[in-house]
Amino acid sequence: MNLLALVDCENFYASCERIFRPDLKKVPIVVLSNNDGCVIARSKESKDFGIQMGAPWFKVKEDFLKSGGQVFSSNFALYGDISSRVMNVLSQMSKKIEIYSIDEAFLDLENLALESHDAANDFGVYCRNIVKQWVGIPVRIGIAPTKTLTKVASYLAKQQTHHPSIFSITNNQKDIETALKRVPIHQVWGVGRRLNKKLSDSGMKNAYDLACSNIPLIRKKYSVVLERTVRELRGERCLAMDENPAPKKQIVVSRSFANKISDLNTLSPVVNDFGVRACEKLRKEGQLCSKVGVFIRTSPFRTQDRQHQTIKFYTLHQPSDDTRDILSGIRWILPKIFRHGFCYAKAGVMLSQFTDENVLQYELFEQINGARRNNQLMKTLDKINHSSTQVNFASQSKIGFTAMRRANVSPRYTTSWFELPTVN
DNA sequence: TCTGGGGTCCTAGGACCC
DNA sequence: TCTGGGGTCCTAGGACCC
Repeated sequence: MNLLALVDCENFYASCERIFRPDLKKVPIVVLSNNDGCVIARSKESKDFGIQMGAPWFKVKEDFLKSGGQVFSSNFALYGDISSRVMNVLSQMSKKIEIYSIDEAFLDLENLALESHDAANDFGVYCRNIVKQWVGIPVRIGIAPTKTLTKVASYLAKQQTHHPSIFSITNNQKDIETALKRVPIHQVWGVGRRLNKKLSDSGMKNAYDLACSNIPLIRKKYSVVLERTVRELRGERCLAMDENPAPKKQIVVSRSFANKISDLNTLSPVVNDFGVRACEKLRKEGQLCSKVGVFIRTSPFRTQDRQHQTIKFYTLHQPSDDTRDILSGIRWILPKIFRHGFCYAKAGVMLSQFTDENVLQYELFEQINGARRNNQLMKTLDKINHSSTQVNFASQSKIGFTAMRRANVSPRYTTSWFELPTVN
């Protein structure tokens, strides 16, 4: 029987914080977004306390802290490192693994030839124990014939009181049917808020109802995406394992501001800073971009204020990964979209239309070594700035990121020599 | 006072080509 | 009265994911 496993780290960011703070084992934990804006991760205790995903921190702060909860600002240096440790361990469990997100991976269990629920569950227990012992992160495991069904299994694993964290669905119609009937339609992978409303309105209540629907009708009324979901729910594989993630098609660097910005002279160094960061990412990817976009927006939550939101693109004469080219694009766009009299709350730079750096098409009248010379300059710049920024562009803000509120950030225990944990 | 950031895929419609 | 058919590429917007 050919089965897949979805391995999902439980309450990932909160669990990362707990590794180095065993004293917080039973304490409610929340982790906040950039700028300490809203809650992006919760431990089980915080969920039980009633903290919602995405809740604005300032609204829940008082009650949560009074009840003895512990808050952390996000520490992506830590989470990224712990994630790669988990993925390393998982890579030893299966030859084929797809890292789906920072806290999730799909494993192909084909070569394990699991023939029964017991065998599948035994594998799950083994995998969970190893990750817990070697890295310190608890994982939940859903085993099933298709990706969408592993998500179903993972959901059911969460619901269980006995044998928590592991659930398997074998490739047997009766087995699949029983599982699907227990899953509300909005819990199906690929059904978001909008689709939930439409499908519920047409009378579907659970995953089984969706799986039984008429495929040509689904395709006509919705899209091929939902058709795939239906087929996957029936046990037909439509989403393949993707072991080598395709190169990125878009790079975005954006931030909400700690303080609103209403003049161009304050805004442009910040946006330039986003541009510089975006280019660093682009060069790391080994790609060139042809299109630069800038967007700015006011806060949709301040309904009493006048709103403005816009995006504009600039096409480069020739694909580039040179920060100066991108900055000149930004310099062209920003004054065109900026409007006086608005309080901007967020901005971002978007790079797209990529080509591989090794297949650069030169312009007929361009100096042949122009691009290469730039490239060398950028490489040198990246080398100097490797660990922390030391050389800036004049137009780039130096406070763009440091102005971010991060009142409760934990040490970078595993990625900085100066922040290693000490043992007394 | 205070509400995240970074992605993907699909579809419809317009521009343009022969 | 009466104006083709088939295709590609690009863009904007919608929907979803973590």
